[in-house]
Amino acid sequence: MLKKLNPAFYQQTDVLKVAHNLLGKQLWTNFNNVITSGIIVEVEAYCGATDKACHAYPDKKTPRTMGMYENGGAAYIYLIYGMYHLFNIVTNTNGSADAVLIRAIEPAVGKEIIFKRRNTNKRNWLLSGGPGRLSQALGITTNFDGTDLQGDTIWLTDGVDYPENEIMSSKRIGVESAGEAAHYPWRFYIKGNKYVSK
DNA sequence: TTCCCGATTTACT
DNA sequence: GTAAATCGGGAAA
Repeated sequence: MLKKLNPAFYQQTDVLKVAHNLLGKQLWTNFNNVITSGIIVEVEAYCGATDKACHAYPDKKTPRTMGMYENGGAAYIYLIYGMYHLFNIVTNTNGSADAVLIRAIEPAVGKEIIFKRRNTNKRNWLLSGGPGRLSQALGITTNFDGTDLQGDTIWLTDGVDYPENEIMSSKRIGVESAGEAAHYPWRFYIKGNKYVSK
């Protein structure tokens, strides 16, 4: 069995670096002994205290955001638009509210289960490209907010080593109202991968 | 307690 | 192209 990524990986202080390094990693879920996984191909970094696009800005401590202030290595999952569960990974150490949003995966294990969850047989990016779609594909819901990624429910391992010249960056998606912060190039993705948002 | 609106997706015209 | 779906967080009252 592949080794899980260490707490030390998640607790690096530079959230941009962690986001970048998460590309190519493999995200696994095991719910009721049903296992699925995918390779991470698109992410966005959110830098709590100083990032207007982050829920925790400006250093806002509420029941929802408290999880982001914990030590890196847990899940931060929340409901958006009343129907989609968005999966983030908490990074950095206690006191900072940094997190990385996983925006797209390429299905790897349990594809038939993923087709069933997504109610489609289409072998295209609609299967697991997009933060709401990938959560549905892996069966992730807000019930698992705060889950420790060292456990056996949701975890990450090494996956694919993409060469540096296939890793691209751009401004984040869906955060136009965040003013200046909307322009930061904090989105990272794999060049040419069909699951990456258009 | 009331009210507004979002780190999206899908189904329409 | 636009609009609907649908609900909890957070701010104001």
